[in-house]
Amino acid sequence: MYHLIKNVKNIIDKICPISQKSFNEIENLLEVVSFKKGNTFILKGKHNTTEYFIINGICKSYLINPKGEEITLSIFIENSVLSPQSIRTSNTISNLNFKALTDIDLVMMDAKKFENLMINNLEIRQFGHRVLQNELISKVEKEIGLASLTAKERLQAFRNTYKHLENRIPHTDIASYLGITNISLSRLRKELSE
Amino acid sequence: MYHLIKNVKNIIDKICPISQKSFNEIENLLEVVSFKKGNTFILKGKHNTTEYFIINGICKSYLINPKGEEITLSIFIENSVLSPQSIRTSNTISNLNFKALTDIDLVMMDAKKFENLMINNLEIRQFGHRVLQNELISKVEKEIGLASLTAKERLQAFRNTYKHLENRIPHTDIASYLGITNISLSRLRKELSE
DNA sequence: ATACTTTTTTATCAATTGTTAACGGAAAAG
DNA sequence: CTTTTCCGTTAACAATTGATAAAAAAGTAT
Repeated sequence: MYHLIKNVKNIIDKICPISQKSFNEIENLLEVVSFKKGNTFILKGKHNTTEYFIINGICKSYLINPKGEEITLSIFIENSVLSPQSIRTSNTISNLNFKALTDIDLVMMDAKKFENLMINNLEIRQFGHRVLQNELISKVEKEIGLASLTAKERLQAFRNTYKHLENRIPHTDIASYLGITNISLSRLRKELSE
Repeated sequence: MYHLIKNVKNIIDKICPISQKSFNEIENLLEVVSFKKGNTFILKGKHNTTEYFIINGICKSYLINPKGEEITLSIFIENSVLSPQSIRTSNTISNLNFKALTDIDLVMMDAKKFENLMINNLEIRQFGHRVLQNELISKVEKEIGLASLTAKERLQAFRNTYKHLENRIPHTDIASYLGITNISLSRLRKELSE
């Protein structure tokens, strides 16, 4: 399992490079955990004080709408960071659900301990801020898409961002991410393939 | 103009109460500025290192879509905080535009100086984190609305959140916030009034 | 391999939303 | 006060998307 932790530095460096010295501080906090496909590993309303890196597989954040359907908010693929704990919780209670869409390997760390590293270490603080920024930027991009593109354009944009994802996870999850029904998604797939 | 600064503590306390001692640290950073209706006071692509409180009036954040139309992302009414600088900029360059929809009074402070206060003062740090959280929560709520509600339901939800706003700002701005055309908005307004 | 479940596609019809254009009224400019 | 411009409404038509149901395809388990 130790080799999974090795990937974390690469993930961090891709977002905002840090020195090996800074990484050593982080490395002490890391633990590996795996979940099977279909497992909801963060539950809305439950206590959560953990940050996550996703090393293998795909997961999503989602909420249940009034009709009881799962609404996909974000999709996370291997070699990235899940939404920061600080913005995904209120008083350590999770505002969102997270579910594994394939078997996944995660690396976890305690959010409070990481925050303390951020306070004392400029590089780590910059990395943390950068993760927050990226989170907001991707939300704004999605928001613009939903507000100003047609469903077909949104699917095309989705394909540019997440290549080959239609072959790896259920279309229902993609459809709700795009704000359409899975039937509409199927229609658009056909249209675009002609 | 000094009375405008007095409102800032109320705004902060509504989000996350802080002691008078902590507020005094913030108070030293504050400056008042006003803009006329229609003025775009933060420009995408331009340098910006400022945090803002809105004391009077209404403003919006927006982007220009490929068709050249303004897409309203968020609406800010008096007695609230604009999106934090850290998430609205990349390397101090703004990712968004902000425009006054009425005459507005803002209170500004330098984002870097405020960040330093956050590092050294727990109350201020908690306030700062709370602002970030709220920003994300409102984005997620909007996202869910766009992804799972009809336009009519979105308008109803909008009216619950922003009472009487349809009488204070142009419908075009509201329509693009809701992800519909202003013609559709007009139709829905009629439907709901019958 | 076979049966069983779930997912994806297809088809039909209905509802929603967009597009274009015209009209009326309110606000701004002269 | 009059003219002009901008904004909101309305109407007719087109395009998109949703709802429901059924068939085909793909996965899972036995």
